[in-house]
Amino acid sequence: MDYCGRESEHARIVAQAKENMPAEEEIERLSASFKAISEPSRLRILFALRHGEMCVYHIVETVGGTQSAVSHQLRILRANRMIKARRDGQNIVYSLADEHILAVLELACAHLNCKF
Amino acid sequence: MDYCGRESEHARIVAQAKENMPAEEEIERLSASFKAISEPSRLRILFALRHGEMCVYHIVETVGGTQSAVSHQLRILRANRMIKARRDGQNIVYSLADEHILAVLELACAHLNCKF
DNA sequence: TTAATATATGAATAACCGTTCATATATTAG
DNA sequence: CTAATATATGAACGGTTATTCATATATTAA
Repeated sequence: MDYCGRESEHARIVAQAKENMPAEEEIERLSASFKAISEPSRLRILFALRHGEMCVYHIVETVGGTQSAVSHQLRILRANRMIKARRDGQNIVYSLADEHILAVLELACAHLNCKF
Repeated sequence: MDYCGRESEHARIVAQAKENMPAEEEIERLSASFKAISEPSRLRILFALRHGEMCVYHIVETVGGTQSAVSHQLRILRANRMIKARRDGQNIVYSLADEHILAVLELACAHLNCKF
């Protein structure tokens, strides 16, 4: 069928697109990663951690909300390797996992014409 | 209070973090943007459009699912300026909105050690 | 104009997800 | 050991969201 009158041109694009479509597993991992950084509360945590590592109570103080809610959010961020944790005595100290995190936030801000 | 025994050091970080926390409105816009690209079906559409503009039926053919579902997804991607649309006769032809989109996908793949 | 094609959209349902509350675990102090 | 502090976690509730189904709109052909 010729859906749009330019089948010959588009057929090639469809074929290329199908051939280069990431595997289901990679799509799922990408999806999970973007989901992890797509909630306002989790974004605030990431922005907070730009300035250095912090223990949970300081994160709570910075971003607001209850300790429990923040802890749940930290869990999701950590499960998706957006942040890393290390124990320091009684505290767990969190920090950004790698340089990609800030880079993605900056690109997104560029897309939105945000200054931050 | 001294929650973690390094109040002097952390107080500065908390203050900086609060001071540089993006405004609520910017957090919301970032959140919406990441949400838009965080669903598997929408990610597939973005990956599909890497290879050139496509009309709806070709997108459906490439990514699967029903025409209605794809159309709803296109709407969300467009509302968040991930893709743009133009009419070409009977068809609406979609393409990626700007260069940031692919750049973000590539960064995310780097984060996940994905090849795509 | 009428019929056909391409795309969009409103409503409804089901699955998903963030928060809260209560409680559990882990570390340190006494 | 016990008490206190810091953090994590399970269950439940409420809100959000992706999909489906039916239908609407817009363009072209006849």
